[in-house]
Amino acid sequence: MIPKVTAKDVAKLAGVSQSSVSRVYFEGASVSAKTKKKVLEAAEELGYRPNEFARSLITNRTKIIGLVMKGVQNPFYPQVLKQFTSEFKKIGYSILFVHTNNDEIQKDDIDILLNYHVAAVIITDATLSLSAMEEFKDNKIPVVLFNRKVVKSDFYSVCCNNLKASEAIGEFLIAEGCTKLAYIAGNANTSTSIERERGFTNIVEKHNVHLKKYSSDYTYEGGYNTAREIISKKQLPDGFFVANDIMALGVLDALRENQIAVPNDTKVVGFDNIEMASWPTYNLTTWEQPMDEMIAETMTYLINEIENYTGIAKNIEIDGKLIVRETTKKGVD
Amino acid sequence: MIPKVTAKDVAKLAGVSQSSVSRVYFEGASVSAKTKKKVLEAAEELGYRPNEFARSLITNRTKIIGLVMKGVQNPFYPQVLKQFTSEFKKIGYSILFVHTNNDEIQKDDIDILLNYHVAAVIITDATLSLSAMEEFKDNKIPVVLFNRKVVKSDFYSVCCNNLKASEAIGEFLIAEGCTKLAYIAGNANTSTSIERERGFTNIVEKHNVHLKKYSSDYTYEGGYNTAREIISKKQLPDGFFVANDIMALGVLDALRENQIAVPNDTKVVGFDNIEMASWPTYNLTTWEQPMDEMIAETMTYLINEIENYTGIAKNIEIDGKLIVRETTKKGVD
DNA sequence: TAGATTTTTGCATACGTATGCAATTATTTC
DNA sequence: GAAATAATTGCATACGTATGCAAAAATCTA
Repeated sequence: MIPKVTAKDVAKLAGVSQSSVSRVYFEGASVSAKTKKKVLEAAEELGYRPNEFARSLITNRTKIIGLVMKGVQNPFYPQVLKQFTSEFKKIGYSILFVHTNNDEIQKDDIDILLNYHVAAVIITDATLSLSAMEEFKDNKIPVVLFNRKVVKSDFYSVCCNNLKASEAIGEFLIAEGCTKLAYIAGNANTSTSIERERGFTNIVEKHNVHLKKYSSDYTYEGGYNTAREIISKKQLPDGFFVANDIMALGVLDALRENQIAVPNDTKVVGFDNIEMASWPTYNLTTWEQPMDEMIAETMTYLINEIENYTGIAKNIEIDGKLIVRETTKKGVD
Repeated sequence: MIPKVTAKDVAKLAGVSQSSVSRVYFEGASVSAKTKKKVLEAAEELGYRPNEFARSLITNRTKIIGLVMKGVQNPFYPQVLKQFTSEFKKIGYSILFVHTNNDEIQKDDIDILLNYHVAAVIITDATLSLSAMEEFKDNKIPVVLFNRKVVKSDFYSVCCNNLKASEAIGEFLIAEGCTKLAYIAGNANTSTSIERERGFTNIVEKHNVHLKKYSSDYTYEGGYNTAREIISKKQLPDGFFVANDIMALGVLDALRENQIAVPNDTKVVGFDNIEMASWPTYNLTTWEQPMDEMIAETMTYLINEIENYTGIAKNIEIDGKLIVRETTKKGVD
């Protein structure tokens, strides 16, 4: 039974006061090199480590970031999780992982985040009710919607510029010679799907190109089934824009199953540039989300807000770029 | 500026003592129905929520589980993360997510877990030095290695029975008529790869079937490149056992690229039964890890240890089952 | 109904740290 | 080297909760 070692114990051994011990571990406090050395030696000997809870209790701050995620099946998001975790670790923050099943994050999850007084919240793949947002505001906890945005102007969001991106994709497919296009949507109520649809539609209509839209759900099965349905109804277009990569892979598999050659018979463009998009079997043309910038932008905002809460709301949109692969090569019969 | 509301405030409004408020929120404490009602109403009105930090400080317990993960690229692990998060949420625990880059979890990550006094630790795809394990023991923090095990008998681990599984896979491939087999290993120092290799080798040698082993690294690229190398060296076997699914997908893609027909020219068996294994493009025969049981086993152990620490060490191994798909159908030329 | 017993309550204190303030020590200035 | 200034230290207290103990209230017993 190891007795728990506190700052007081260290202080006694080092022959200083508990305050001095505290100051050694508190960034920016003033301690002489001499005491610091004594304290660190004593701490080492006793195996002392500051108690985060006592710390948070008194500073009323934590070094915990709440990260809310829904779709761990879509490889894009584990990647986001990993990067945030690594980046925040560098500046001493840890990640409280919250998994939600709903598009809109629910009360029980919000309670967790509030009970732990997280320093900030990142919501990657879901949204938030206005009243929930108020709760965070009341507690001066900054929140970022990552890869989602909300029409209400009370939220800070960081996205790829979905509108511009999907317009570019539209231009690209038309330039490639497509004359009959299809858009396969993600979950209907997500900002990403809505904006990708809008941008794409804008351009396609501008060029008077035929477009048919299909609803789906951002999953592999969704893409696969939608494509099968399109094929069985003999509505095959000569170009697909699929709202995310994982669905696009499903589409490609359905096409392959039906001996429909890509890119010759039809072309496919996805969105996200997940790792699998570059696998030789798929070689999917897609839009690369500027993940690093998006993460950097999110962190900059959050760190500032943690230091100095303003509650400012804004939609940040960062351009990505088209990654052209084999699913859209110029068609030669 | 919303003033922070504490148990004292609630007490005043409800006309009771702070102790009574505390008792309302503390499971198993004795409070009359009357006071409970008064307190809950007052709390509702003020928007009170207990401060987890003050709580942990005094109880010296937390409701936080540390979950350490390395390979978020392998879809098996996000699934694990999701399930643990959901299950633990049901019993009031939250997940502190720790990402490690090393096979062996490093000091800085251990510090995080210890500083937060996590109630328990789950390490999913890495291991731990003996001295690090001692630290957790000293602090009476139970640790489970999930899907990894260690020869030293100081660790509690929960795995699928890799030995039995890989023996069964060996028997299966031989029964399918394979006479020249290949094993593609995962990271060399992982228990999973070692045991899968051993079990498979045991059976193959018993049947005097030819076997060649290749080293790789549990990634898609690893599987892909290894298979390409095998092909270019003209060492193509008539059956592969690949140590995990994500590598097996790489193998399948390399085979397809070289117009090698599966299962006719060669067969492929993976391990994990990740979602993608069932995708029509791959249709991979694989071993299903009994994830639900593994998670249940882990949780039962941890909850008991949290209640009543023993530090008992044991290797739990649970059988899975072979999922036969198209990559191993009986060969007919 | 009075006494015995159980349940509920409030008081006071403890958990381990950070921090304002005053006292002490070290450093600078002339 | 003395005075002025700056840096460091210790003291005491506060953070918001849980809990042992004793007092009070409620319930039971006969």
